[in-house]
Amino acid sequence: MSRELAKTYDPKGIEERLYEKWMKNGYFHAKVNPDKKPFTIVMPPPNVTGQLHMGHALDNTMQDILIRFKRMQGYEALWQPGTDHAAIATEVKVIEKLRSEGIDKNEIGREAFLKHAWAWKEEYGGRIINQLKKLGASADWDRERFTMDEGCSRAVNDVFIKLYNKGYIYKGSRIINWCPVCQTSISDAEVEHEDQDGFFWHINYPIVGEEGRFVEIATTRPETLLGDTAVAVNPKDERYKDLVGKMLELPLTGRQIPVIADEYVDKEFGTGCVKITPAHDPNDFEVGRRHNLEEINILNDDATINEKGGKYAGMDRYEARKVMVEDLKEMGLLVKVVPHSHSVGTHDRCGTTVEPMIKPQWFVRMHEMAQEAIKVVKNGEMKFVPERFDKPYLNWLENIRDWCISRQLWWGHRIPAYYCDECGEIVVGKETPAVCPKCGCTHFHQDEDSLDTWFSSALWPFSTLGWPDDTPEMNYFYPTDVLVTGYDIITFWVIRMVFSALEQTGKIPFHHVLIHGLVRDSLGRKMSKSLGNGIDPLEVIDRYGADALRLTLMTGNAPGNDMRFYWERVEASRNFANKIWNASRFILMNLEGKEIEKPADLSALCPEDRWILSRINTVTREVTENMDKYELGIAVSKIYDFLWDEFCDWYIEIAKVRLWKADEDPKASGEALWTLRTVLTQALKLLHPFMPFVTEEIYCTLLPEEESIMIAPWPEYDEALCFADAESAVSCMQEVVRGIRNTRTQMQVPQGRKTHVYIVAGSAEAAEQYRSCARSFVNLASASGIYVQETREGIGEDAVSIVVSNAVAFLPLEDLVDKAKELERLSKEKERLAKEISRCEGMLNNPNFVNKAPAAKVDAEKEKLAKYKEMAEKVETQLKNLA
RNA sequence: GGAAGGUUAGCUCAGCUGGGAGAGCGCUCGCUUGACGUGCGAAAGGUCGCAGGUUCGAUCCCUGUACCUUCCACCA
Repeated sequence: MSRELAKTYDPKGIEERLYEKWMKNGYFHAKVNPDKKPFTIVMPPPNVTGQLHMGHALDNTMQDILIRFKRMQGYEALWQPGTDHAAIATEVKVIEKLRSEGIDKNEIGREAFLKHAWAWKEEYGGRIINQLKKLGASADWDRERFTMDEGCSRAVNDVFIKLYNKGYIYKGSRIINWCPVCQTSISDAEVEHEDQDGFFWHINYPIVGEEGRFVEIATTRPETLLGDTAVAVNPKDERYKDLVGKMLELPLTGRQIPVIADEYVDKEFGTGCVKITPAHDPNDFEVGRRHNLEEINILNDDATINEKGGKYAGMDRYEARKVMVEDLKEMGLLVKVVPHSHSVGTHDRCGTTVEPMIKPQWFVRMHEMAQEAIKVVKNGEMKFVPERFDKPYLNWLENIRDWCISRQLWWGHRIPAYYCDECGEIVVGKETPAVCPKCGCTHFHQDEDSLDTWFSSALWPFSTLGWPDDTPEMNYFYPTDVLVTGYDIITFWVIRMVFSALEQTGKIPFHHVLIHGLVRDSLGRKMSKSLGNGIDPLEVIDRYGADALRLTLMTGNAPGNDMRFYWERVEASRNFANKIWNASRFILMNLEGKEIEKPADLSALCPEDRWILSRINTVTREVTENMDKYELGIAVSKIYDFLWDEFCDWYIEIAKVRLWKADEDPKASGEALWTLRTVLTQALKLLHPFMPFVTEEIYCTLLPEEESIMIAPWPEYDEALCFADAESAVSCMQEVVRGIRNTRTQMQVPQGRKTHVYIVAGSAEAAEQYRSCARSFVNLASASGIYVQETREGIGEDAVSIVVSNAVAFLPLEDLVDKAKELERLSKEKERLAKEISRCEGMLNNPNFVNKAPAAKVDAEKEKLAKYKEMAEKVETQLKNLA
C-alpha cells in the first residue's frame, strides 16, 4: 500500500473497500470458542422491508462500538443480526402494492397473497441490511435471521403450545382495540392516546311511563347510542335514587333499557348519568359483565354501522353520528352540545381512531409471568442503563393486562390452533390433528388469525441462537450481555423479551439494557414522514462519511436523553476525521524511508515524549473505564480532546523541532518519530470502535505489516508508562508558552518576529525542568533562543515579564514596550493574585474548614496560597523595576 | 390523576461519587508558520430557573416552587 495520502480525507470509496476487506476476512464472524469469553449483543431486528432511519443509525452505532470494543479486548464477540417480519407494516405495504395493480387481497386469497408478500420480502429484504453495512456495522451476517424463518417459526409454535398447555394462552371474547383501516385487532401497547377537540352531546332518554320525564346523559360518541343496553348512575347519587330499576326508552331504536346503579359512575362528572355500551367501551364492558347486560355490536369491521343500526346501517361511524344528532335534534331530545377535549385512541401504525369492540381473540395471561419479570429488575439481576428506566418498566408490569396476541392478518405466524369441523373443539398443536378428541371427527380447519409481531420478537434473544434446540450457541452465547434500544420501545419489546426468556429459558435474556433517546430534528421535533423533517442517515454517510455520522451521534448527549441533529455537528465530526488524517499524513511524511526502532529505555526519553506517553496511558485507562460503564459519549470526547488538543496542537508541534533537524540528530528525531507513531497508533485503537473506517485506513498505512486495526488488541494501562515528573514539567512549560503567546498577542508582536525567551526559575529544580524541555519553546513560543537561569542577571530592565507559578519568563521587546500599558497589565495581574490570595486565606483562616475538610483539600489550599504569594511577590518586583 | 426528565456561555448540549464552571458551533482579533484554513494562535461571553435547607463549603444532596418535554392512567 502506498504511503501517499491525499490532503483531505475523503471517505468515499475507502469505506466500501475496507468493509469488503473485513467481510472477506471474516472478522465479524463469531463462533463457539471455549478458549475465549463470549460477549453477545442481539440486534433489535429492523423491519425487513424498512429503510434505515436515524434511530437505527444511533442504535446500531452504539452496538457496533460495544462489539468492536469487546472484540478488540479479546472476547468472542457475537453481534447477532436479523430482521423482523413487521406484520402490519408489511401487510399494508403489500396490500397497497397489489391495489395499485388492481388486485384485491380478499379476492386472491391467503395462499396467493402470501406468495406476493414473500416476493416483496425477497425484493426489499436485503435493503436495510445493506444500509446497516454502510454504517460500518460489524454484525455476524453469516448468522442473519428472520422472525419468520424456519427456526424462529418453530420457536413461536413451541412457545404458543407450551403457554396454551399451561393455561397462559386462552381464547376469549373480550373487548379489544380494533383498527377499522388495518382491519385487525391490536394490543393496548399499540394504541396511542391523543387529545382531540370534540363535543359533549347531551341527550335526553325518556323515562318509560313517565311522560315528559327524561334522563339526561352526555356522550362524546353519540353513534354508540345504538348499542346502549343500560344507563348507569352512582348508587349514592341522591338525585337519581328513585330512577334505579326504571326503564328508559332508547331513542332512535325503539328498544327499552334499564337504569342501573354502579360505583363506576362519577357523580360530579357530566350529568351523573352514563349510557352503557358494553360492546364499544372498555369500562362499559366491565359494567355490562357485572350487571349481565346484553352486548350489542353495532359496527362492521370497517367501522360502518351494521344491521343492528336500523336506518343508520351502512353509514360510516362519523356520518351516522352526524345524521343521528340531527334526528335527535328534530325529536327535541338533543339538550345541548358543548365543546369538550378528550383523548382518543389511535392506531400507532396508521393513525386511525380505534374502535373498542368485542371479538373472539387469543390472549396471553400476564399476571404470573409479569411477577418474574418484575423480580429480576428489583433484585438487580437485570439492570437498566441509565437506571431510571426501570420505573416505566416496573410500572407497566405492575399494571399489566392480558395481552391480545391474535391479529386478523395473513403475513405472520399463523396461530397453531385447529377447530373440529363437527363440534368446534379447539386443538392446539404443531400439525393438523388426525382425530377430534371430543367427537372423533377427522376434519379440522386452522385458525385464520396470525400472531402479533411482538410475539416472535419476544423470543429473539434465544430463538436466534437455535432455541428450542439445545445448541452450542445457546450454551455459550446466552444469556446475552447487553440490549441496546430506545426508551420508546421498552414496553413493546423489552418487557416481552424478559418474561418470555424467563418463562422459556429460565434465564434473563440480557444482563444490561442500554437505553438511548430519540434523534430529533434541529428544532427538537420528532423526525417523521408526515412532517418531512427526517434526515436520511444514508445522505449523511454519502456527504460526510459513516465515521462522521457515527461520531456525531455519539458526542454531546447523555445516555437516555434525546438529541438534536445538526448538519454543523456532522461537519465538526468530519473535520475531526480530517484532522487525524492530516496528523497521520504528517507522521508518514517524516517516516518516509526511515526505519524506526523502539528506544531501549523509555524512562530515558525526554520529558515531552514521556509526557505524551504518560497521557495516552491515562487516557487509555479512563476510556476503558468509561466504555465498561457504557459512557460512550464521555469516552469518545476524551479521545477527541486528547488527539486534537494534546497530540496535534502540542505534541506534534513539540516534535517538529527535532524532525527539522533529523540529519543533525537522528537519535532525537528517531525518538520523536517513534513516539509520534506509537501514541497515534494507540489513540487510533481507542478511537476505532467509534470511527472504524478512518482509523483502519490510517492504521494500515502507518503499519503496513499489520492486517487490521479491528483485530488489534485493545490497549491496556501500563504502570511503567506513568511519568508524573514529565507531566509536571510539560505542564509548567505549557503555562509559560501560553503566557508568552498571550503577551505577544496583547503587544501585537508581528508573527514573524522571534524573540529570545529568558526564564528565571524560582529554584534549581524548576530550572532543571525548564532546561529539560527548553528546545520546545522554539516552535511553541516563536523563540529565537532560550535561556534558563536562576537570576535576573543580563536581562534588560524593560523586558516584558510573564509570571507563572515557579518562574518568571522575560521577553526583550524593548521597542514595542509601552511602559504605561505594561504597568497596567502588571497591576491587573497583581489584583488578580490578591483576590486569589484572599480567597485561599479566607478558607484557611476558617477553623471549620481546616478541622473538618479532608487533609488533602486543606494541603492543596495551602500549596495554592504559597504559590500565589510567590507569584504576587514577583509581580511586585516587576512593578518596582518598571517604575 | 401518577411518574420521569429538563432548566448551565448567543445556539445546541456535556459536567462521574459536593472542594475554584466545559465542549462544539457562532462571535471578535491576529495568522498563506514547510500535516491540516475541514487549519493555527489569542480573547470576549455564565450570581449553573427561583426560594429555602443540610454542610466548613452546593451547579451537584434534601424540600418546596415556576416553566418546558415525555411516558402511563382516566376522561360517560
